[in-house]
Amino acid sequence: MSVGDTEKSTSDRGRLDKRRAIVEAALRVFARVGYAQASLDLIAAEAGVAKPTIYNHLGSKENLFRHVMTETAARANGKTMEVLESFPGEADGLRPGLEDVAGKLVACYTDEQSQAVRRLLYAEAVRFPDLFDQVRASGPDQFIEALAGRLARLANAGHLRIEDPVRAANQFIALVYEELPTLSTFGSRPLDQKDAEKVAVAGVDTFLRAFGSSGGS
Amino acid sequence: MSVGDTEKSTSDRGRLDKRRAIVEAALRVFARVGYAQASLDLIAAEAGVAKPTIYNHLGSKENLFRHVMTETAARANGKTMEVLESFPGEADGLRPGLEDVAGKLVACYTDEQSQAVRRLLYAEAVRFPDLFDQVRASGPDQFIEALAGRLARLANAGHLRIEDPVRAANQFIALVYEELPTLSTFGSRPLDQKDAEKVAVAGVDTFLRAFGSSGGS
DNA sequence: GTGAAAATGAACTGGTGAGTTCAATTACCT
DNA sequence: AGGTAATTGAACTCACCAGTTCATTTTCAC
Repeated sequence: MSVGDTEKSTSDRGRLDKRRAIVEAALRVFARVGYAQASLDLIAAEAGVAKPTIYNHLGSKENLFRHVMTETAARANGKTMEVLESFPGEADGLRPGLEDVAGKLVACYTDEQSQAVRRLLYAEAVRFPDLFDQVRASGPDQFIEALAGRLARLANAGHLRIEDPVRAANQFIALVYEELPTLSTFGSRPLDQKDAEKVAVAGVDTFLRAFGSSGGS
Repeated sequence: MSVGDTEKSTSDRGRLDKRRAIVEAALRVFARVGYAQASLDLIAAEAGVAKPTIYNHLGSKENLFRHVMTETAARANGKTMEVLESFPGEADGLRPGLEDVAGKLVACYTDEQSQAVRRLLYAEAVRFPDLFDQVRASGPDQFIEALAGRLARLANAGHLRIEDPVRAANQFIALVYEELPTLSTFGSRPLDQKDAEKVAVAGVDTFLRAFGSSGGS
């Protein structure tokens, strides 16, 4: 867990950005073959680096995996949170605003790295339960809270009829993501963006049928 | 259950339903430690069986895994399909009828073996993509079709307003399952049945707000 | 340049696990 | 009782891989 030891104090000497190359290659290899099947020799080769260098930088396979997961998840979560900045604040085009947000969320969800992290976390939830909790707490949990806040504001202004904003937020993403995991075989397969868009729009439609205050469009 | 009495003594040697004991033990071990970490020695010990016996019956670790997955999934899928037999046919208590179905579906979904299979399929989707497809085609895909048929009948009788029954079926289960995977950490953690019930009822409520033709209740 | 930290590659250790072999044992059938 | 097939335990082969060691080379700071 000695995470802070990779600062500019010492590791900026010698060859640079080896560390980044290692982490990026590790994500690719882990995503491709899974944790158990990913040998450090393979990761080293893919990163263009010698095996001992990996240990110099990251100590062990487990530590490498933890770093790869947390760093990639943090990046993906950041992008997802950014989507909320374009969330419709007033009733000015509520439906197109929600469709826009839904489309962007689908794009984040189906991002290659995002799917890889999700699949790996799921796959290794038994071996790294703490990692699972950590990533979820810093990602989805916070996102749902933020989305619930936005929905509550709209409801308060009379643009939506919502009693439980957190539940509504969960149902919103449930409707928008709907069968995404199924369509993409849980991320192990490319996904047709057209299909994903349709699912998102249909999800927004159903959401507004249930929670919209006026005619909708 | 039937495996707890298999001691290592010389009592129950010879030909019994070793095969069943092996498959059951293998499911438990796979679910507990994952595919890669499950050694055949461990499975043999847990099944109260010698290692060569496993090879006599099932040939290889991969083949054993495939059998365990398909057989367990078939059983779980069967139970899920049975739920549809109690699907409300007329408008007689549409809401309580749907809530009843939703509750039963949640029970199937959160069944221990069902979750174990789902988690393992997800975890090993990269290594066994064909297995993933096979199980999904014989399970969820058929179920969605059947559910869509029931919904279409209700819509045809004027009890629901549904344009796309398959989409409505997908959204129904999306709403009903909602955050089940999150709540149970994708099945690697026990789940409070009370919470699951609430989610299911809320899902039905939202579904009827969106698709109900009359006041609802 | 020079020197020290970092990187390299190649060989090595230790452990684990899949799959096999085989002689001895056990259960079931007639 | 006798024969046959399944079962058993134990030892074995073979391969893979995490992690280490070390002598050598590269990179960069000064």
